[in-house]
Amino acid sequence: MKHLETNLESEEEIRRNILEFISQLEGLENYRLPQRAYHIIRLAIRDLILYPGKTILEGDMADLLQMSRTPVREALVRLEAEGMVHLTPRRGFTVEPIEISDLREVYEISEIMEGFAVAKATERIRDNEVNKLEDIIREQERAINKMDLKTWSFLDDKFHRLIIDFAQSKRLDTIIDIHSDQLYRARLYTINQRPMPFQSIIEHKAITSCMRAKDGSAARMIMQSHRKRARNEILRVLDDMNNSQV
Amino acid sequence: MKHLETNLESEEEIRRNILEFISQLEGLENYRLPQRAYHIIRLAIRDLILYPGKTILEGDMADLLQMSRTPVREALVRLEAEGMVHLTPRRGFTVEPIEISDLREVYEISEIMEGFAVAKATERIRDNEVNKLEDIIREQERAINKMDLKTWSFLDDKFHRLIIDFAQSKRLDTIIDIHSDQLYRARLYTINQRPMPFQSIIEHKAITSCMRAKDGSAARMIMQSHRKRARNEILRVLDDMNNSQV
DNA sequence: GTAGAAGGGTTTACAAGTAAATTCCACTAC
DNA sequence: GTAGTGGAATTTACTTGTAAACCCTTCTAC
Repeated sequence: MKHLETNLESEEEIRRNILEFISQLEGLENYRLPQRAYHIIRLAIRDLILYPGKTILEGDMADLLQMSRTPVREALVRLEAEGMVHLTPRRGFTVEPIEISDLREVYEISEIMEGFAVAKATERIRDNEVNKLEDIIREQERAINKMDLKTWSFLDDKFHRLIIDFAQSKRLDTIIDIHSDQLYRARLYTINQRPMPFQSIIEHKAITSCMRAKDGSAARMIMQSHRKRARNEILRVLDDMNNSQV
Repeated sequence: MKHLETNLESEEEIRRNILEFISQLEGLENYRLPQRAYHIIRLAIRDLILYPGKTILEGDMADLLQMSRTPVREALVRLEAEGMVHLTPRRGFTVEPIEISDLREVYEISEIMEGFAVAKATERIRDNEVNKLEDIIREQERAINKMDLKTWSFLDDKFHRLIIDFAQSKRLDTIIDIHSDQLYRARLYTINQRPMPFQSIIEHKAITSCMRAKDGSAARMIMQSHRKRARNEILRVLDDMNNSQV
């Protein structure tokens, strides 16, 4: 009974969170309905509002987003192709769980692709673009000083994505986009169990100074070890969380 | 007038080709309708039956596949997420054109990811699995002797995919899957303008012998130069085709 | 107390219908 | 001959409806 009640309450909380989300998002009116649904659901999954394992009912989501079931389904199909949700035939969509084995693969791929991307970006980056990266690092430092890890995580994502942006490769962009979402989610999930990310900031600084010095292969090496370190840290924490849960 | 007629004829030809396709495919009955549509359309694009730039009308495709528009649209949305087709709002879906700049990106990514995959596969591959790869190479030799380039191309794809399979990484698999389709299409598109692929066979043999010798980093290097050579060859041919077209 | 069957309720899978946008063609004006 | 306008036809974007599958509960038999 009690259990049922808490479920209902958290259901209501999800509703409220998503509605708040929608009101914060701008420029959504210009989008077609399936696009709108896609962005909202994706962000909700990223931010753990739609938590791992949660089943998403087409009808409920349609009511929430004030549209019919078809555009919602279209959005979910796209999200399935991207690996954010999983469709079991005749049983509907569930948010992809955070699995250690999968995350290991995601990190491996990010490591290689972002290493490549940073080398590519270094070739064509201009000084004022490096400045933008350094701006983000400064913001990250401010966030850490305020102990605001959620903002730090958001900025970490922004930093990495901006580098990919500078590499100017559409294909690279979409691949890393998809994988970044998984990393973001895992970071958020383990956020309170991990040490303060001082080391991460140091590595970001090292990467940008290599980029400014036009040393692509050094930037690549640092990026790869940066990802490798983060991977070990997060996977270890996840392992601990799993073990203590049982 | 003449022009219109040929268009109608080729329209009819596409219909026939796709229908023939469906009759060849097995196990399709077990699939749900959107899955069925997805696989058929994807294969038709791969085989250039639905040629680059062709617009796909939901209604026509639905008639052809004997289903309603809804599952067809769902399949097309998935294909759009994978970059096989492109959706222009209110104007419908078109088959993604073969663009040199895009192909360059695809090759770059394949080079890196397959290099990584072959190293990973080498770690865990067993002797009887290497045998399977060598079987494919022998088949390729037979195909070349018969001047059967279409079969060669099909086997080339099979060889590369099998290596990815042995790497046992789901994420790697889906990424390469998507990019392989583009490579396959480009290979088919330029098939008659390219020299006989003797060099390719030699490289395949070198890769497998490295794998058997458990030398992952050598396998990786050869794989990367293998892809690099193929890229240069195909991009040059495509350039020539574009120039002579004008 | 447990296994199994029945049945009601929920949810997906697919179909079909409608409105709005866009294309295409013909006609007119200059 | 070309540019511009009007309108019919096509096609998408979205809504809604329905049947079949699945889940969950309850009841019954042992």
